Amino acid sequence: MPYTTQQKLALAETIMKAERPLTPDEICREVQREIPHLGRATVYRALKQFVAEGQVRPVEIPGVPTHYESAARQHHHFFFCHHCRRLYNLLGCVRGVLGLAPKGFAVKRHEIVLYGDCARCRARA
Amino acid sequence: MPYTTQQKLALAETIMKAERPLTPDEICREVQREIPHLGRATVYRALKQFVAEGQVRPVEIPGVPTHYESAARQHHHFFFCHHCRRLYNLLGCVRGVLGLAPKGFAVKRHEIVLYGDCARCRARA
DNA sequence: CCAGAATTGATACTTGATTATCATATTAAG
DNA sequence: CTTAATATGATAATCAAGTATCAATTCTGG
Repeated sequence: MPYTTQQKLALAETIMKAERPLTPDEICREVQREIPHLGRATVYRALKQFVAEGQVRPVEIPGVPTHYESAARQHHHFFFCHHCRRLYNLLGCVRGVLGLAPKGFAVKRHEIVLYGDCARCRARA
Repeated sequence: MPYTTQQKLALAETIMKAERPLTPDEICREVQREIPHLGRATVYRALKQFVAEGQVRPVEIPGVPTHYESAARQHHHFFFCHHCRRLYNLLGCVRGVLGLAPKGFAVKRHEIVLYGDCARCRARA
């Protein structure tokens, strides 16, 4: 059975406290402020464990590495900024999404991703 | 300036006639029924040209290679079947998608993808 | 038809994300 | 504490998608 280590505790805390989904590298850099010698492999191993346990959820967006967020968050979608390449959480969903499926198709999951420029990047430009 | 070749003509025709977005390999295998010695590199080069010209549009879905479809199709979204791993076109969109963006965010594009089992795979199971 | 410009196809290479390896270090149970 | 089980970290290996290379072939304008 898995051991509880300082690395995993710090990694889990960083993910749970984040206000947006993070990439493995973002998580690694953040935790390295506390554990400077933290290695990439440890991050990937911990992420795999967390996802298997159901406490963390992968967020896959084309063209960027998989991001990870707390699985405790309620259903929501994402905004990807082309400038800063950051992934923002959106609140809520929209009605009628499942109605797009043709008859006989069983929908298990859906994703909505908006692309554009975030407020911060717009202000800078 | 680009030459018009048998390969490009056949590739464009296959993409334009397809009822769903295709991967480079799917396109290659299809056109090889007409041009058996067609190489993968040629497919990728033609796709790049078609996209640059605006006649073909890439469709990016996490976890599967980029698919391509005619840019002439009107705005629509997709259904990805976990069993046959095929990408289906859906008709239309839903109201209120852009309203998910926070104030100050400029939305340029959006994607909706449904995941599940298609009618054909459900019937087989 | 001809010559130069562009394309093709086979294959090697690149790229970026993720995984395996393995010696060393940490953890937990008794 | 002790020790067996597990984790870590540095780095090499993998893997798949896409790109570069280059000799041979195909286009196109005149």
